[in-house]
Amino acid sequence: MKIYQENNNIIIENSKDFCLKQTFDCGQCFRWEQTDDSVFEGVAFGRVLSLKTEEDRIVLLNTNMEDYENIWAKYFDLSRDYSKIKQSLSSDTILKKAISSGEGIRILRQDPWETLVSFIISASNNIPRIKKIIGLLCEHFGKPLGSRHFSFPDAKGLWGITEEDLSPIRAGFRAKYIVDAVNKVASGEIDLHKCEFLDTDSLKKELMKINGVGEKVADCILLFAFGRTEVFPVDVWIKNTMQKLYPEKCSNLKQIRTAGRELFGEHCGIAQQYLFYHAREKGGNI
DNA sequence: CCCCAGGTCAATT
DNA sequence: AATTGACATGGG
Repeated sequence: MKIYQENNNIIIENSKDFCLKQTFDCGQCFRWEQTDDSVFEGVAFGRVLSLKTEEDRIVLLNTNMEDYENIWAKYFDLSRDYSKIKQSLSSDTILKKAISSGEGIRILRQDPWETLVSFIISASNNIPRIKKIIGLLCEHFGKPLGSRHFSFPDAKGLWGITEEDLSPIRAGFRAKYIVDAVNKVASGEIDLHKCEFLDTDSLKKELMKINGVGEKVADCILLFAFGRTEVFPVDVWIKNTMQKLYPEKCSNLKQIRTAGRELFGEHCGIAQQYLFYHAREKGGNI
C-alpha cells in the first residue's frame, strides 16, 4: 500500500484489501452513504470526508496529510495486514468461502462514544431505521459541518438530556438507554478514554454497566471502537449463519460465542464481519 | 391487523 | 441459572 498527497487529495494506491462498499456496508457503521457509483461520503471524528474508488486506488477527497495521519489512517485500520489475516482464517474451508464475498472489508476504529450510542440504538431494530435515528440525533444535537452534515453530539454536549428531549429522534424504548449512557459518560462515572487501557474482559464489564448495553452491544463496541478483534459479536444474522454452517457446535447462543473464538481464533471478530456481510449478501448460503 | 427488526431488562420459574 | 414477555417505532 502506497500513500501520497496529490493536490487536496490523499491517494491510497494498491489497496487490494480495501473496498469501500464492503467496509461501509458490512454493518459496523451507520453514517456513510454512497453518493455516486464510486463515491462515499460521511462523517467521523467531526470531519466530513468523501472517498472515491478508482481502479486499484482509493482517493480521500479534499483532505490533507495531517488529517490522514491523525484520523483516517487509524480509522480505516490501514496498518493492519488483512491479507495475512485472511490467509490464516482461510484454513477453515467454510469461512474461506464467506471471506471471498467480502475480501475488501476492514474493521473501522470508530469513536467509542458514537459506537456506544449507535449500538444501543441498534437493539431490536433494522439497519435503515438505525441510520435514520442516528441521523436525527446528529441533526438535532450535533454541530453543523458544511451544508449537509452534522457532527455526532458528544456526551458532554448532551449532558442533562431527558427522554422527552430525545422524542424527535424516534428512538422508542431506547431513549432511556441513551439517557443513561449520557449520564454515566458525561459525569465521568465511565471514562471511555481510560477504557482504552483496560483488558477486554474489564472493558466489557465497564460498558455493561450502562443500561441498554448487554453482551452483544458490548462486543460490538469492543470490536468497532476499541479494535478488540478477539471478540465475536453474535446477532441474529450471525446466529442463523453459524447454525447453518456449524450446526453441531451451535445449539445455543452461548455456544455460538465460544464456537466463534474456538473456530477462528484471535481475530474471530474479523471473521465475524466476513460472515455478517456474506450472510446479508447471500442469505446465509455458502 | 399481524409480524418482525444487529437485544436488553426484569420478573418468574 | 434458564426462560419469557415487554419495550417504541415503522415497514412489509
